[in-house]
Amino acid sequence: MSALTIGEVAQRTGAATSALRYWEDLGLITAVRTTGNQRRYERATIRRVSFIRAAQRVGLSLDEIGAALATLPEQRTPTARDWARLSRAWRARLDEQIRRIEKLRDDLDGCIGCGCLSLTTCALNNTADWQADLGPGPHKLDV
Amino acid sequence: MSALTIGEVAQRTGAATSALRYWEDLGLITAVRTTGNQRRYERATIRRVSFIRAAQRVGLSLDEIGAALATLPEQRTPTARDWARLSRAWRARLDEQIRRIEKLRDDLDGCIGCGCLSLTTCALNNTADWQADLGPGPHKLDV
DNA sequence: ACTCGACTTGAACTTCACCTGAGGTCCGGC
DNA sequence: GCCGGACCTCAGGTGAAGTTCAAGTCGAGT
Repeated sequence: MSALTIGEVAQRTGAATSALRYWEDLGLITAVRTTGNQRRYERATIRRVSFIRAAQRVGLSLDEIGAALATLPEQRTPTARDWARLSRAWRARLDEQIRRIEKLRDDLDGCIGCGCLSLTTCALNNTADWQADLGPGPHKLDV
Repeated sequence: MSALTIGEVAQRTGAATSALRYWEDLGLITAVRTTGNQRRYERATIRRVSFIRAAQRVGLSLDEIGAALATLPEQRTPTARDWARLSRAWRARLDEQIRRIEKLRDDLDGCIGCGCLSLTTCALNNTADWQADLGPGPHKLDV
């Protein structure tokens, strides 16, 4: 009753089973195996998976999420206090994100709105070096 | 004096030349060719490129940006008023984005903070159907 | 004992937004 | 006339975050 199958975890969290296996490969979650090699998850995994999904929606990469999860205690099931600590660290990130979008919005009102987008003094234009040297691959648009 | 090379556009906008060629492939920008087959851009292209880059920072995909640009008049150089119209539509998007992050932040304070993440009544958990059927490939985290 | 859905693995494929490199051409200046 | 830097095309690579498929195995219920 306490050991959940991958299908159950998927259903309760909304994550695809393929995603759960992928996250296990990355070390974000763990599972024990039955004699027949099937995964069985602890109940606490549901909370962990929910955290991962919520974090993704905030724009964090799995790498960053993994780093955050690594700060949880390994030997015992994380308590509400443990999660609260992560949540506090996170709040700052969300606030920062909001701040950046607000700035962009305000720049826009006074800048694109007036059609000045091509002037060298334009606040939007003067971010020319933005994302200048990130190498190949898609770049995280972490707004 | 009025026809810009790709290098000039790159320098003035901060976009890489490879990106400019790519955007041309996608139909986001256009160029005329010299007898020697080199691209020459109108001055107005700089504004267009600036718009693309600013839009990316807001989290829009090139697809969406293309759709927005398609509403600009083709026969004449877009006026400040044309750009202002795009900007207005955009502002709503930014406001919505801010609203969503704020909601997540507030849910977090009362939800992960209290450790309730596993309850079925949890606001974060009840988004289980989020991103449920988007097919393969990475999914845009448009926060 | 049998069935059938849920599970297993690994490899290959997908999307997005480009970047890199090879091999060649153009063109402004001396 | 020649040099070098800027340009051209096209093929293939890159990274994240998975999905899809094939071929097989498990395990709960009848």
